[in-house]
Amino acid sequence: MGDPHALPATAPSRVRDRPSWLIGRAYARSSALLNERFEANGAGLRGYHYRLLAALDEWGRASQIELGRSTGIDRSDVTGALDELDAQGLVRRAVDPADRRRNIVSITAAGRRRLAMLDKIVAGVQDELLAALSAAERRQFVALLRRVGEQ
Amino acid sequence: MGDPHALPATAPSRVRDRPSWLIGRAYARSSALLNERFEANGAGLRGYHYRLLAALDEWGRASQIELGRSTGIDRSDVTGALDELDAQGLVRRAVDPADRRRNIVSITAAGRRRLAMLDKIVAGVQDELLAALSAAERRQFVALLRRVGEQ
DNA sequence: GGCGAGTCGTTGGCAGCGCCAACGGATACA
DNA sequence: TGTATCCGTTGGCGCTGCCAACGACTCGCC
Repeated sequence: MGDPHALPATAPSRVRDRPSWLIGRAYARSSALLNERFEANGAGLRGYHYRLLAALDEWGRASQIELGRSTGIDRSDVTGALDELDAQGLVRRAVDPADRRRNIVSITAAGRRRLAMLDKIVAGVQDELLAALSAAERRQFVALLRRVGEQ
Repeated sequence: MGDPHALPATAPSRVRDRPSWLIGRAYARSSALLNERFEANGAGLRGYHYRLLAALDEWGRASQIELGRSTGIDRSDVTGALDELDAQGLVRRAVDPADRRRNIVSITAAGRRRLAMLDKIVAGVQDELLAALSAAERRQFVALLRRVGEQ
């Protein structure tokens, strides 16, 4: 139905000045930036791949359902994303011998290297996103954002 | 592939603290709130209907392509949205006698009444969205958001 | 020991959104 | 007069978030 927050943005003034609209605009810029950079340098991976690799790196091997819970990704979608990571040798899946319903997923060395690459991409996007703000303003912005976003 | 910013949010810490993630969370909350309220009290209308009515109210009668440009909605999607507004008698479409390629769209009295309803809904959402912030903080937040969102 | 209930991974499908291609009708320009 | 352009409309594509259902498997309870 048309991007509600397309860039450049046009909207009636009663819409353009509302916080919800501004949040949508910031989000549009953020996703566009993220998608661009991942597409250019992410070697075929996307945001959810990054989240899965990050979860595995942070919490170690896990079942798919644990991965889904810890990343907010639906378990059916975890399956597909892991297929792609597996195909690139970035994770390994093995049946849990203690509970053969489960797959134990672990990150490989190549997966860690790739994760480091993606980390750089994501960090670069943050810089670009907040380029207009001073360091103090960035801290302020993040603090306010956190309070708006929670609950 | 799973809502990247679902509520309640879970994510690896290296993801959870990034501005782009926090913006996504704020956006998720904002859209969820907006969708809820529109669904509950919007009489079958959605955000893009609101934008179209607001554009017509602010700038007067316009062709569909002008509406599309001024609201950022694709012209093919404008067609569908106007169909729904037309079916409820909130707008009128008439062929422009001076250029019979164009439809001149105008808002009706019922459309203005409905727009006022939707305005209340949207205003309520802003209050709820920023409930955690003081008036001064809200101004600060909006100012920062504007700078992050533009360009 | 066996049966029912629940869990896990997987497959398939649905709805909404943003976007684009193409067409017929109409207009503008050479 | 013919060619290019514009407008509204239809149809479709890809991505994302989500849910239902199934087979394989485990657990709790009798």
